[in-house]
Amino acid sequence: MFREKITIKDVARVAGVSTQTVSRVLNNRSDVSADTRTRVQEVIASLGYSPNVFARNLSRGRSNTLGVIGYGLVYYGSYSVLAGVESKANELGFSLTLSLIDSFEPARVENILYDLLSRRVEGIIWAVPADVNNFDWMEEKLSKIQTPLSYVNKGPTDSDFVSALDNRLGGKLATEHLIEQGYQRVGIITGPSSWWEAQERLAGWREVVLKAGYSDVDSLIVEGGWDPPSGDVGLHTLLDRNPDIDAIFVSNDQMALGALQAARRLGLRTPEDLGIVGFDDIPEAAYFYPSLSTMRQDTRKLGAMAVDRISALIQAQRAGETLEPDISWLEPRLIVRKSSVRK
Amino acid sequence: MFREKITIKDVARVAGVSTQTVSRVLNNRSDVSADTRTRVQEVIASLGYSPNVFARNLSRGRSNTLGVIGYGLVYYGSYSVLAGVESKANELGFSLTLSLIDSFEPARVENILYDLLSRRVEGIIWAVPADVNNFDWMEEKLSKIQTPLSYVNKGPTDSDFVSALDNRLGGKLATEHLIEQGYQRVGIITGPSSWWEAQERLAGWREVVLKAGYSDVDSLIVEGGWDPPSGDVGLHTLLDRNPDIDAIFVSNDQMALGALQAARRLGLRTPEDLGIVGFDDIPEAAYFYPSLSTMRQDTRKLGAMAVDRISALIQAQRAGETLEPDISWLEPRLIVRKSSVRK
DNA sequence: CTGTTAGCGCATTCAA
DNA sequence: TTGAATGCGCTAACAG
Repeated sequence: MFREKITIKDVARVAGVSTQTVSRVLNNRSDVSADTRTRVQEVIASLGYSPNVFARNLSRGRSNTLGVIGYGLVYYGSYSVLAGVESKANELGFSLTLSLIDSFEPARVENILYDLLSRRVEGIIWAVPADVNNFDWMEEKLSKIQTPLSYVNKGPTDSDFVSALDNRLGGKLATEHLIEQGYQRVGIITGPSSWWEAQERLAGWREVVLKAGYSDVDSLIVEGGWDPPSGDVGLHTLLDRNPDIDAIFVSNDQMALGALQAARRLGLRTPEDLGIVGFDDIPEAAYFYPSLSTMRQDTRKLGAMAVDRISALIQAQRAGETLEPDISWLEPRLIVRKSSVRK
Repeated sequence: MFREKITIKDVARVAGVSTQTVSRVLNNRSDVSADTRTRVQEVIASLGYSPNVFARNLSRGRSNTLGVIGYGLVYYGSYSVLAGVESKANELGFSLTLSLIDSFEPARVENILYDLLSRRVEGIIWAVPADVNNFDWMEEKLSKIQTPLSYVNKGPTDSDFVSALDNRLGGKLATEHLIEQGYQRVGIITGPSSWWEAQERLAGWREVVLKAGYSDVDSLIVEGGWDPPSGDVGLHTLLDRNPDIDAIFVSNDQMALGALQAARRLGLRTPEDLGIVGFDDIPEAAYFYPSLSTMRQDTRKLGAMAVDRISALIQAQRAGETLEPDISWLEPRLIVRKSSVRK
């Protein structure tokens, strides 16, 4: 089907035309007679010729490629964004170069950036969760890059292009829902405090419970590590400190799952004794026991937004224009299931 | 930090050497004096030069890139393999071009292949689950490609290079475990019958129950679609047909989760009335209620194996040698939790 | 140890 | 509508 080592010259020779004519056919340009076009296309097919992207990019000075830097494939929020990115990039005709980082190691990141720039990617999508621990370092490095950059899920600044879920709104909606259901004292198991997303969800919760007149709010907060065990431990800690807690907003579904188990072991019925709302709406959430109320985030759409953004940036750059930095928000949606609804 | 449009010529001019010398420094070749090397490196740093990969690849005739074709980011087995691929590729110095397919659409796949070949990837990792519905078509297309190809999770053939989990062994181990626990009649909720992995897990189960002397084995089989709802429905169907079933082997954890819920609703206690073993060991499995016994597959390792394989193939091809097609098996491991252990 | 020459495969001038 | 010349940025082969 496709052979290699066959170049535009071979096609030209066999078709009895010049290489430029073949090039024109390849690029669907109009100034070729229908006749010639057909003949060239036949030769291309029969020879199994496929154009060499390197030569083309070198000559054109463009790569038509996007670099994506993701955060492992462990967290639902992270990897499902990648699906959206891949799909949208494909739709817009961009190829993708994928790099994954597991921990935030400066040397590794620097290598990745170097590699991406060497590959002349036309844009970079930074889909690594914002973490204050690496924020400064990152800001500094990334700000020096000429290549358009599109961030996923970090806070707004006045110099960056960001697509983000409105995590604060999510925290608010989840907490409000619990309060509306009649729960009196709503605690929170938050994610690592250095994560922007965790901070925002926490801020949303805080806003609502303060408005509800809670006092001693800080004692209602426990920090987890996103995984089920930390949700388990988290609930224990929370109840030790505040036996009167009757509901919790948990910053992601995996921790909520751990909390669900902890509650069961403690003899607390969900939702009667303890209401729970998670965050993410992972595919399993509807089948937890009891089924988990949670904040759904359309991560695929978020990924698509980031690609749209970078695409616009690239267009602008090609046209010599400049775009105003800004942030596009995506709204999460409350999915009510059994874990938060008292009869 | 990194600027563009700066070429090897600029570096050469500023450093007062020829481009060739710069090239030597870039490629860490030994035949450069320490003095010159240092000077050139300094210039490179100060200019923020980064080599143009296209020019390099075009000149070298090599891309140092691997193409990976994955199957969406929905199934744990699929996407976690990608993590292993990424990590190992990085370790070996390969870049990655990622393509994801959601459904098996020939035109889409053909486009991807065309693109990968245009990018002159040196090897392709086919991490799409083998499905008899697309098998012939795929075989035909892929067999015509000159580029080395490494398959993940498909059956052995005498012409392909494959890395696969021993799914049949997994089915056997899971089923044997249930029988050892004293369950008398072990049914199965299998994955879509067109999937190789589902077939193999089923075959492992079948082997064991036949050996155990079961009759009317086919009535103990129900087919699901990998997702929780189908596990739910599956258990109902199974019990309708065979009220005496007291255990099930479920072909993945998500369906097992659905079955767990169905059992609960039917008033069946797990593990007392119904033993359950899943497959995959997704991160949530230990926190299901009850915690789920399952077959753990080291998907990261599987991905790494595929990269090692393709790397070997590429080396061989460069050296003009030929490798014998074969299959590397990875063994799954039984993780015993509560869902399958009667007191 | 270093420089010169040539060419990788294609697209972009410009002519015809 | 087509073709000839030129260069993209780099490295391989050869000199020196």
